Amino acid sequence: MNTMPQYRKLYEILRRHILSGVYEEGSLLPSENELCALHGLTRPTVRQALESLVKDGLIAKRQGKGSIVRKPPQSIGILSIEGTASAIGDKYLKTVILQKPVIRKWEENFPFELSEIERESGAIYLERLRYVDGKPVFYDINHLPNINLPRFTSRSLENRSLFETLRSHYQIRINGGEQRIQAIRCPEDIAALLKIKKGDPVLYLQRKMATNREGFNIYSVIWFNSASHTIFGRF
Amino acid sequence: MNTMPQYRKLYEILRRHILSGVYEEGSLLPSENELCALHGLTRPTVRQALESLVKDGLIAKRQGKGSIVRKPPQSIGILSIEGTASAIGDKYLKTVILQKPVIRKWEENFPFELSEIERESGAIYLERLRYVDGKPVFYDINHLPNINLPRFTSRSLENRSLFETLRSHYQIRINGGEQRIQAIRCPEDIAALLKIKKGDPVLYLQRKMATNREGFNIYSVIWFNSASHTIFGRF
DNA sequence: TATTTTTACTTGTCTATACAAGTTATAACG
DNA sequence: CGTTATAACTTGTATAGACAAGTAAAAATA
Repeated sequence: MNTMPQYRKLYEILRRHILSGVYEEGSLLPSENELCALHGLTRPTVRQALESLVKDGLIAKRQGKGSIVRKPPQSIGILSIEGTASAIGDKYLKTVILQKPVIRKWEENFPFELSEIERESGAIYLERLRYVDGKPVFYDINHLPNINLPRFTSRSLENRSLFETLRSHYQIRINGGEQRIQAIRCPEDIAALLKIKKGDPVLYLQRKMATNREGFNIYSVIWFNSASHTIFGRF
Repeated sequence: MNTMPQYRKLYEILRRHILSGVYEEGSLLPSENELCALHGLTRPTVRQALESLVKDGLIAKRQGKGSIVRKPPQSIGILSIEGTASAIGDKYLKTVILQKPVIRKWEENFPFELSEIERESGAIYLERLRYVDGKPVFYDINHLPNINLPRFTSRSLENRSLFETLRSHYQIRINGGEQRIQAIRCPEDIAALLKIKKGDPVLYLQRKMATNREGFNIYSVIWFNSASHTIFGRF
């Protein structure tokens, strides 16, 4: 079956605890030695788990002090979003599927290089419009290779995010990727979706996300209205 | 003095070797055990060095195979840039200092939160215009706290990048940060610098970079013409 | 010859331990 | 009381070794 390494199990536990508010923002996580005792692990293993949390921006470590819990960034899938209005609180997030997942061939001039197995298997294609605070914020087109994803095209992605579905049903998780970012004038059809004017500046992202499955990459193209919301990132 | 940890020394060595072309793109780095023997270290230490290289995108690791050397992304400071024209080769990079480093007070409504010590020390301020392939690509405004940087305001930053100067003269290196990204219409004064039309879409970045010096953060605001070049990033 | 098995290598995960270095509260001291 | 040492924590760095799991070439087999 799916035997997760120990450090990842601990990571998942701590991540869930932080996100669900077990630890308050600014408070300290149990020390590494305490976590060792609690979970029956040694310090290098615990540190490996904490490292992933640092990478996620969920904790910040300070030598001599401890691991400080940070406010998790508001995120949709792999995008972190910040409202320009300072009133944050609980955001109202919504996803509308404009094109349900369908299987089709990869386009001829697909903007990323594809491996042979990806090209042979065909692509699962879907389009979504994402709302924050009731307003449309970005529109995305997604391609993923049609490799070993039983019943995927019939799954509902309205409530759960694409990545959450891949994570929970197929044990696929993103472990990195690359992206190109540009500012462009919004084309007419997309402007209509985002309820902005044709020609208004929008963020245009092309991203390739690598997963824990070798050769299984997810490709997304995103048009993002950054007038009302901002893309926020850590590096 | 400056006693660098072993894993960082090895990282610096390998980084220099990769960037200077000792290892060809696609070739394999010496195996972890070989690196252990070569440098008199143990595997966890070597792995710690390799981890940083993975984070930089300079190598990709494959279990059972080895560490594959990747083409380093073209970067200016901490920005990776990709030409829209496929002709890459050796780029002609140039920096023009529009405002030499000067010491001044932090602005009242500075867009980031400042620590007390940062606010008290005042800011070093500089403006630059950066050229790629002979064309102006982005304009940036930088603020860094005036803490223990002897003779900084009289240094030339034309040839060496700001980060390279901080790295080599003051042992300050960036180890992370956060940024906000927006697409905006270019204001008139900046459009003139970038040789584009007022109102053309540009990328607008606000970033805060943390360093190895506790409480020493660098703040940049960037206007980037993404029509001719693209911001490229790994995550 | 073509296929399968073995072998030797690679990175991935994990244990156990030690000391260095930074932080903070307590205890000792003037 | 205020200041300085001390002690008890914390994370950072490093050693030494073990086994698991993936890759690829060599060896054995059909």
